[in-house]
Amino acid sequence: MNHAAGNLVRMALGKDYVRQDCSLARALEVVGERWTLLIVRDALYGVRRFGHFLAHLEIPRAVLSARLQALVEAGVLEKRGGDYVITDTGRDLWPVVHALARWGDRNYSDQGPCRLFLHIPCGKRIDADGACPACGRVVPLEELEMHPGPGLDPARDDPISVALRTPHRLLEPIAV
Amino acid sequence: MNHAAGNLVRMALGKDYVRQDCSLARALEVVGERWTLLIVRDALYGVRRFGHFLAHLEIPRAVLSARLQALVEAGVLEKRGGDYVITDTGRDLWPVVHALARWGDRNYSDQGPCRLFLHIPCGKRIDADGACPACGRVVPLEELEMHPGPGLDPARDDPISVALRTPHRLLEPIAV
DNA sequence: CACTCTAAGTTCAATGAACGAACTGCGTTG
DNA sequence: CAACGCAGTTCGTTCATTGAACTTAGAGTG
Repeated sequence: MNHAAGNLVRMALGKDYVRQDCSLARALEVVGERWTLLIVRDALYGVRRFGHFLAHLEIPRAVLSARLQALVEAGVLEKRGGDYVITDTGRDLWPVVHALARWGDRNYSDQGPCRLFLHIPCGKRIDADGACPACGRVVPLEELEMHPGPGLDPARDDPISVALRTPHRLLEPIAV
Repeated sequence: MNHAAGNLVRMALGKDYVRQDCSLARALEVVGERWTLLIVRDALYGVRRFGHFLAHLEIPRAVLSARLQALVEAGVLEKRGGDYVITDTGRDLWPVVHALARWGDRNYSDQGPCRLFLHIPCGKRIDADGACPACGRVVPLEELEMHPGPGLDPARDDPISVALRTPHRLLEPIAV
């Protein structure tokens, strides 16, 4: 156990979820609130600054502030100077984020996936399980490169959306 | 695309999430609200009746009613008589539920996992990726048997919690 | 048929969270 | 010092959640 979920004061869902005899409930205490998983996703994509999350997610400032604090307290993010950097615990959420996004693709997207993830050594798209079809194994986050997919909305022209459309490694801080 | 997320009227998160150029946002429109993923989890465990969800989750009736309706509209559940049965789209969420629960186990649980999932033919616990260490492949939901784990709270004695403590296959309707 | 019991679902007032706009604090730059 | 941009707080409004009470529908019984 890396971090004490019980220490999270003022967690919205805490009181009710704690009763649930399942680790899923504990996980949802941390990443189950509105906006939280989208923040984690952006952090995995390399977003690190308050203003960048703000611009890209169009989230109210107060809520973003609260969520970032909660994620730092939970050990998912770490504050380094003015940057919010994802921790190992946070990186561990990649399979969840990826699986959920692929589920969204499969079931609720006309246009196909919004983003493609390539295994850098092999150049192949990873499959729904996060495995590379060429080398057969589940690919670690660091070996993935993100490319824009057909479902991506080209109309979004804020600097962060543009930066996230240019292919780059996951976790790599985005070029402003 | 199986189901039109756009048809979901009165979805709480819809208006804001739709803008997000990511399939994750679309997925969260469906399963991102409070309680929703716990309902899906229970449905995967074999819970089917309104009153059973109610007793096991200790969720307000009004919220449960709203969530079940939304999940039916989204094609995650299907209403068969008085039962809410998980669909193929819903079963597809198993990797997400499992990955998130394992993440909760690893990072926020003292006692170890609450539930163990065994690959029935092999009898081995599946790993964090959902693969069986014996046969090496990712195990389909239907071949999994759920057993209570060390982290499970033995104090919960409502009929559903008791039924979910006796080993049984996933998706198999629980014995009341 | 009336009577009752139960499970499913709605309504409602009170509470709490999210929202967006305005404001504060602060370190830089001109 | 003034002006600026970024980070974060405050605040009134709006919206969702909550728990309790209530309604509806169906099944079983005398």
